[in-house]
Amino acid sequence: MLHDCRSCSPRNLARIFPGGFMAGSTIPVVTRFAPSPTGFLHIGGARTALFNWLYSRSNGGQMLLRIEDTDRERSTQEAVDAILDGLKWLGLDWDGEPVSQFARADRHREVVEALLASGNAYRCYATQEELVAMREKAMAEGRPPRYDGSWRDRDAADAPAGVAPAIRFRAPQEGETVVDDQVQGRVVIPNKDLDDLIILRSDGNPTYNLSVVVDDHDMGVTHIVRGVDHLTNAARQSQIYLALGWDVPVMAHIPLIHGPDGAKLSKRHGALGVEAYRAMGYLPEAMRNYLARLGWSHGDDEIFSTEQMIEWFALDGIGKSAARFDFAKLENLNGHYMRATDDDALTEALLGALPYLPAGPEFAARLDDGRRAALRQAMPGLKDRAKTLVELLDGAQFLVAKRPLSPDEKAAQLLDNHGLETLSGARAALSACSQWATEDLESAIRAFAEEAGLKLGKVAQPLRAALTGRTTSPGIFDVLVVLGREESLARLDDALARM
RNA sequence: GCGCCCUUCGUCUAUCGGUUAGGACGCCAGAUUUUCAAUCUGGAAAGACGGGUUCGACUCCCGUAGGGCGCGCCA
Repeated sequence: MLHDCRSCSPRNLARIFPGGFMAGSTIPVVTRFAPSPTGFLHIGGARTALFNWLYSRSNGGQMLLRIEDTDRERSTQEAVDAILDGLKWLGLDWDGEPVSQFARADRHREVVEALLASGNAYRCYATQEELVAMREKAMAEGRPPRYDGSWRDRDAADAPAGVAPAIRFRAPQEGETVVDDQVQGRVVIPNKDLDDLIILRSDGNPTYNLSVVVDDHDMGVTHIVRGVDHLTNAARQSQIYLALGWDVPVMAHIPLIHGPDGAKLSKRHGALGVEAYRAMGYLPEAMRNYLARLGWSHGDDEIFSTEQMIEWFALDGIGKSAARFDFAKLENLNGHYMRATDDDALTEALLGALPYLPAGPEFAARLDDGRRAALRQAMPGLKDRAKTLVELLDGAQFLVAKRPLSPDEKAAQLLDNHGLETLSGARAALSACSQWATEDLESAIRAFAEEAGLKLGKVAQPLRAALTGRTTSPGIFDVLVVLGREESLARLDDALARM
């Protein structure tokens, strides 16, 4: 099933089998991710990339990257950068250099010439107006809107002078085309519903369906994993492979991802670029886990490492129905990953994400070595209370707050006369502490509370309000320790000064 | 309109003819408690509908309904 030209260079073999050709290893798998650079890397594309990546990695193969930039009108360098950046953020690496499809146009034209020569393609002089009329007529007659084949067998002498023709593929009109899909199963499409598609535009530029076939073949792609929206293309491409005498790669058309409301993804809901997820404070490992679980399953497993993902991934674990994107579940997963990340690493992750988080740059501007250390020290108490890096950052705001703090509304309510009275006593108890350590502070406050006949919560809340300006925070003794004696007492004094 | 595909708790899913239909998120209740979380325990919650096939269907077949995708000189 492998074509001779793929993966056979010593370099490729070395890449696939770094340790030499292993006993028991079989087919060198080559997958590819082939986005068109007309926008950011959206969530569906990200999952397609993930599946391709997982499949290649789990089979000791490689994943290539091809930028389908043949639409010169809509392709942009910004989009290419955004896609590459998105993949890198997600931790999905590719083998070799990204291939520009447009750069291979000469090769595509060469194949078109061959198709022309073998009679598998022909010149079509139909005008835009005629094509529109054809579609409308077909629709009106209850037929699929397609090209009517009027130039299919027409004499070359009929060609209008001075008109550049488009080249069409001469598709079979009888019978049916079968796509033997790893996910969709055996899909049979009547050939009468597939028309003669244009493979070379009248301006001499190749079109998608032709380019894809040529590139996948030339690049030695063995497995094509992409969205089901390409299923009909798969049939057309199969016909081209056959006409060229090439082997058809294994195909797997994965279901689409829908928005939370079940509707198609649009800019309004869900169709965000992966950079938006980064800005929302999600961890790449959580994204990978969530995306993998969306449409693919391995029994009842929900949380698994990337290594496990690679080990377990298989095409037969992919379902056929579309899935809705569920932010609540993503958040939960992300929270799990944050809690599971050790404090040093999570601190680094937060620091590294600051440029992308909404309040990140201001926070970064207020950091110094001392506060960085405080952030790290507060991390255990912070991470249990956050599901995203955005929430983590929010929880850490008190560390860099400027004095005097401006408490939020609820915190201000805690600092009423009663609260301040309690605070005053607590301040005295704290300042009397010889050691500014958790145990000492806790026993001092507990003793004070008992003395004053108050429950601990009654003391902790005003303290929290004065110390953090919020009603929620990590454990109050941790807050005191992280802030330090001087800063803590100063913040308490700021609050008391308002009496 | 034509073609192809899909349909299990609200959501993501397990099941690959025989299960009290399982798990996860979310939700509800309880425990814990220094706020909020985290954590633990318990609970409610599903096979779209109608026909077949079979000793037996969520599982296989047909139909209906609903949904998705495709039908460009876009990719």
